[in-house]
Amino acid sequence: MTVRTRFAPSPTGHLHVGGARSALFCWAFAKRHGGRFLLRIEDTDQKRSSAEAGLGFLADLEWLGIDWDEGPEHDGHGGGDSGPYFQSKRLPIYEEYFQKLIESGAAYPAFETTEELAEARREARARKEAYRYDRASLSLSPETVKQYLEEGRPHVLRFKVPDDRELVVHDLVLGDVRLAPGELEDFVIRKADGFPTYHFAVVVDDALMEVSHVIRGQEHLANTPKHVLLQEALGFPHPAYAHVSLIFNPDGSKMSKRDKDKLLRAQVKERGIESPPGGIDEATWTTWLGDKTVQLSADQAMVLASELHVDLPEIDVADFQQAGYLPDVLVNYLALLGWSPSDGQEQFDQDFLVSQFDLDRIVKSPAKFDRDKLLAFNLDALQDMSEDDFVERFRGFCEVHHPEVLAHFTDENFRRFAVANKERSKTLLDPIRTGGFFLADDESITWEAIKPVRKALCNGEPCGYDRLEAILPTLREAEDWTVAGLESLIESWAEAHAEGNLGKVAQPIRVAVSGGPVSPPIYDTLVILGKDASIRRMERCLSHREALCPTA
RNA sequence: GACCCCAUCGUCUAGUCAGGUCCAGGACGUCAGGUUUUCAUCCUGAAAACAGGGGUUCGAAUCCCCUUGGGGUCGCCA
Repeated sequence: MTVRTRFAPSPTGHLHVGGARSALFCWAFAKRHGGRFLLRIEDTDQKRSSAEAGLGFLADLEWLGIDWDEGPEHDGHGGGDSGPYFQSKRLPIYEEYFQKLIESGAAYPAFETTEELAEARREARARKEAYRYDRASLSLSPETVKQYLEEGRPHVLRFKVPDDRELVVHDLVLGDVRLAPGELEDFVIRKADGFPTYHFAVVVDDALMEVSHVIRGQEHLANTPKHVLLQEALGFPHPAYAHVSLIFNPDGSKMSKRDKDKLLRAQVKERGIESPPGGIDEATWTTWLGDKTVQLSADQAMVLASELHVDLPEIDVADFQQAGYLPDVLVNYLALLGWSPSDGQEQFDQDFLVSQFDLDRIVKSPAKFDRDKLLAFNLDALQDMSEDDFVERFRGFCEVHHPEVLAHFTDENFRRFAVANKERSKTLLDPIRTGGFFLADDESITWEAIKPVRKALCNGEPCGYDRLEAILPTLREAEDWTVAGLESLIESWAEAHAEGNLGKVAQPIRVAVSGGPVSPPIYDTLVILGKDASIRRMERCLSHREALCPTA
């Protein structure tokens, strides 16, 4: 049997890490078995599917290196003979199967309104009972039904669930899952607007697209008996099922896009901030603060986060991309969430994943997303790169996310900047985050009187300021402003004036030119900055001596 | 609330299906040392788990039951 798997997201913006992992497992499984991986867009909700919600996840999948053999056409991927791959374009197909079920008596029209059902559910809840549809419309006389239909009454189609037998789902990771007779209600398969519900569309499409293995999140487990029933009624074979557990935040809550807003809201309240930052208007701000279900746009959230100096939690694949993670590392880490290779290897590439992946090594229990471990993997991957590779990766990252960095440097200096930062970068964003002083104007550098700054500049006898003042003339006269030139210059100066203790000289210089205690190796830093800027910054720092080191 | 799923270090997991080689292994994190012109690395070492209770068995992390805890579903959302 040919293996065919599919990932079937609804078109709601970006790809979530949970979805990415499902897609990855489907992809790896198909590849492992020489099968095909398809992508299908589940856009049967007319209320939600909008053009601007978009197909952003196609780019996310592509970035991760998860390519699809069949599906929407995008950048050379997709196409295929089992299309269309958008469910909204398959309505006539579904209609054909609806008719089959109506004719066989397996489906029937139901005329209750949404409000009536909501009321019934409320009542059942008040009585502390589980609500199941009472089949009221099933007991309508044929004449009444006929009359209602002729009147054009709005109605849905419900599937008549056989209630005389136990339902079993054979799951490749969970084993057999059983459901007692009568637990399932007659669920809706066609909405009043004529669109199929998820349950119906998924069954028809999986069958028609000859999907052999359905690998998806465990939130679908409870739905699967419905699908099995539908397959039987329609005469379709059952695909093999594999339900993988969910991914959670470290605190055990479900990883959700709302987490970003949750964090921001908490920060805003904690600090008692009342007015919105630029980019967010007053009205948006007020409703957002007052309503927990309202989300800021990605841009607005970023503005606010940078205003508050907090890091937003990464939730979507795009967040990790922007935060400077490597796609191969994310894929590696995601694969490890719920799966592990038999030899225990933890860091691997996609070829290895494909060669090793199988469903029988998937774990049943849910996993918490550990950003520290991801970060450690990203660091390892970055450090393992050659300088050239790193420079190119970093350049690519800047092109997309930080063109201002590229614009600031000459090619030669960009390379120097990248290489100098490589060894302490955990992400591609780190050089930019910790190297802001490189990009800043000489006149805008400030020195905060924090402990490490004061230590470098004010403490000791002679103190850093004394040494800075002493070495400045030497630096002014330096002709060979290169790493080698500065190295011999500063080291011999340290030899002569600081008992050979390089730190006593380097750290004051570092603080002076960067404004803080952290920078790449000092010679690299000075060369990237250039002589003029370095000298100017040291002079300015010197002029702030009184403010930083008040003489008591 | 009903139904379903799950349960090994703080976290991800190996080991569970085929009970003994497991006083439980690895990784991330943590802690303690060391290297380093800062930070980050890097090196060495340490602490750290079979949720609880009953069985079955010569023997249980592994099999069974109960309890507890966590999660999912219960939509004309997917």
